[in-house]
Amino acid sequence: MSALPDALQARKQPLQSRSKATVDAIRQASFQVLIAHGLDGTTTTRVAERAGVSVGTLYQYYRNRSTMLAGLLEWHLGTVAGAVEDASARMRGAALADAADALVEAFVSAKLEHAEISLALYAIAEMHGGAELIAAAKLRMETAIAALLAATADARFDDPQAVAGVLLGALIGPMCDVLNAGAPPARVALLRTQLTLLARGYLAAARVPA
Amino acid sequence: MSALPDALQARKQPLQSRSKATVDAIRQASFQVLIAHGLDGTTTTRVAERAGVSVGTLYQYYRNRSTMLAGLLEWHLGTVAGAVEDASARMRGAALADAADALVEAFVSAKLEHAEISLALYAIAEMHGGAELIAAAKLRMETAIAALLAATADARFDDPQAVAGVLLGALIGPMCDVLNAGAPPARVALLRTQLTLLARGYLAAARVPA
Amino acid sequence: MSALPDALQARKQPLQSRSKATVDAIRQASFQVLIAHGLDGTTTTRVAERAGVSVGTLYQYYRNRSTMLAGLLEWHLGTVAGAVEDASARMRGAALADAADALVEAFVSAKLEHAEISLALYAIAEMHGGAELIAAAKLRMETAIAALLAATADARFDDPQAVAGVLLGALIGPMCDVLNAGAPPARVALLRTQLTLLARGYLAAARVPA
Amino acid sequence: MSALPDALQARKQPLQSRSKATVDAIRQASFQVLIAHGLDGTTTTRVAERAGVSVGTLYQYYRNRSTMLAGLLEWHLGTVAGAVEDASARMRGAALADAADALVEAFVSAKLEHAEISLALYAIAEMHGGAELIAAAKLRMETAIAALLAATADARFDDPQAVAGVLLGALIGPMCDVLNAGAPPARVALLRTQLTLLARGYLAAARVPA
DNA sequence: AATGAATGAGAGTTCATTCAT
DNA sequence: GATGAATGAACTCTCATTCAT
Repeated sequence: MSALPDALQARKQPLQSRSKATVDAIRQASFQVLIAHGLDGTTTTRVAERAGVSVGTLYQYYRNRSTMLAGLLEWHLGTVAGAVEDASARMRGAALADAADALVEAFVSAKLEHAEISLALYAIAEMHGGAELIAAAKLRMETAIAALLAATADARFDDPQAVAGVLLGALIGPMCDVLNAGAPPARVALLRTQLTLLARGYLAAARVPA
Repeated sequence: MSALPDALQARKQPLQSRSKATVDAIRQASFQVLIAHGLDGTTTTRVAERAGVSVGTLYQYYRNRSTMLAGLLEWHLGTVAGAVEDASARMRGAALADAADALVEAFVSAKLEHAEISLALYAIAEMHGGAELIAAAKLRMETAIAALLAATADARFDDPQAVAGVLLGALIGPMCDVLNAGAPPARVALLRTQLTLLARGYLAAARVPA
Repeated sequence: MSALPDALQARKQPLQSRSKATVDAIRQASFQVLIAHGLDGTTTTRVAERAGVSVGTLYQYYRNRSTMLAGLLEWHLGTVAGAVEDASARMRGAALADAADALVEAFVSAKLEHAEISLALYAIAEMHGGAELIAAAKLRMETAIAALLAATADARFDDPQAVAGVLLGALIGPMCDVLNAGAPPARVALLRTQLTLLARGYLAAARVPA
Repeated sequence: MSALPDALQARKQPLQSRSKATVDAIRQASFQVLIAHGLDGTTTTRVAERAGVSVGTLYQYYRNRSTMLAGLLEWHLGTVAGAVEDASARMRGAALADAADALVEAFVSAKLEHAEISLALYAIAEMHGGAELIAAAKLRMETAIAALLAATADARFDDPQAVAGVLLGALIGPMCDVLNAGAPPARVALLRTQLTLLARGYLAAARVPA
């Protein structure tokens, strides 16, 4: 029921447009089923049924159930990591406080955009192999943030990578809490302001004194 | 395979000494199996076997598999929450920075003491009912921290509970990363210093300006 | 779960008064549990608990679960058979129609007196060995009725035993239907009159023409 | 071990010829196992094994064990009820005595045709839901017989439905006894003549006097 | 390529029965 | 004699995966 696959690669590349459509349908179905029935309720038959294909077809595109689930996690992580990378690139050279604000905004928005999925995916993350996927995505974000910190207009850091890692982790924790609570608007607003304070405060404390 | 139990209560209280020993053996075995085989590998048979008892005996003390797993999570959360509450009580009236340091120290130490278990338990957290258990533990800690913030010698907060919640979440995130990485001493040391900076920085930024 | 026992004999005779009390308690408990939880819900533990003794004690009086259940069936069948035998003895020498009326009355009353139990016991009857118990009870009643038919004042029968058997069976069928329906008073009244007609009609048709 | 199913519906209709064969094999196997091992011995594994399919396949056609067993009962009841309905329709307008004879003949023959199965099925009848199935079948027969009584050439009844119900019950009782005894030819012959006398005698006694 | 019936290992759970205390 | 914790075989049911059509 858990354990991500030997090979996380899908079985065949969806080059043809029909294949592409099938794969997309399966992904969509997976998300819906995952959200509605939880990880253990996400059976291959149920996903196939929801996607309007047969189980056999599903297995034509994914080596096994784990591969399929891993695909979901990867897709989501890519989205969030991309958002953070974009923000980091955009703010290169800006003032520290502005960079912090932009990072928080980018991260929170990306997560909220796929709130339900994001929540459901935590279960997949616990599967064997999920940690690696997450670590990889975190590394992408960490590196982007570290570069931003190194290129900031008004501050210097001894170990930008470490600071970036801690900052990222610190944003994720409270974010999860809010998602778990169902992301009510009031809490989301509070989260944005507090995470901004957190990011600014931490970075100010961690920077090399001028 | 997931879903925490109808009744989280154990089936019978281990009053006799033999029973006590049996229950302890089962708990120990659960932890070992959980660490070694993951959540889905933590089958009732495997746990019973490891504990040196029969499945039937296991079911004499736990209504079902979920109850057993929930017991583990509860036990661990209780430990950590207790440590945070103790630290909060101890630092009441101290200066903000000192309080921050003590909190970080208490939290990190409590987690590290059961690093392996802590890591394995995240999977249980995804089970139906796990979130509630975690939310309850977090509330305990949040409340303790909020009380500490409200009673600090040199600072005031508009919404201590909210700040406490965010702070707690912000500590948990990076902590998990380090546990996931296997908690190598070097990263642990780095974590302590960075989390201290984080706590101090965030609290300084979130307090009502003097 | 089914199969009546190797030896239908209870393990020890309840000679002492304490033993007698225990056995009675167990019997009572069995009936209550059987009525409330059905045959498969009549577990030894449940019965013992209800009787206020331990499982071990239960096994001191009954070789096994089947023996215990068989005891219930035997007890009930004895009651009904006794009632039929009494009526048969009492009506010896009476007119055929009067004998028929008395038989119906005795049988219906005996069954209704333990309606709930009677119903619950049908399940036990299906167990291996139950058929024998029932056959034996039926033989007792059949023999009593046959004797009555042979000694009737105004009629003669070629094969009293066969007629007695069919008559008895014919009474049981509709009786069961009414018990299954919950024995509402209206249906019971209807049953009495119809069974009387049935018994009179059948016996009149089966007798050797004068 | 008992309790008939939530949904008595089979899981999928056997449309394809292979499926059809599988379902038939399962039904046959169920009957054989039920006869040979009794109700509690009729385990899903045993039936599957006997049918030459895997347990999984069995569960593809039946929601659960109860559904499967209920299917057997339903099938048998349908057969017998059909026979009685046919006879009733055929004898509409006949003389009372002839109608009685035909009913007895139809009922006895239908039961004897599946004597072994019939006997084994009584155990299923005790399961939760079994009573309903039987009640429904009885109602079908009762209604058919009542219609016959109402349309008889030479007799009238105050409450044909009630009389039909009692008559039916009265036929079932002795029939069961004979089946239980293994249906030896001599007893079967005796049964036919006696049940004929019974039906004629009862109906004659129950009719409105001319 | 697509289908979906068939597979079967293996999971959770129950409960009659025993026996050391 | 009484207890009740321990036993473990056996049961029902699921679901990832395959392969003949």
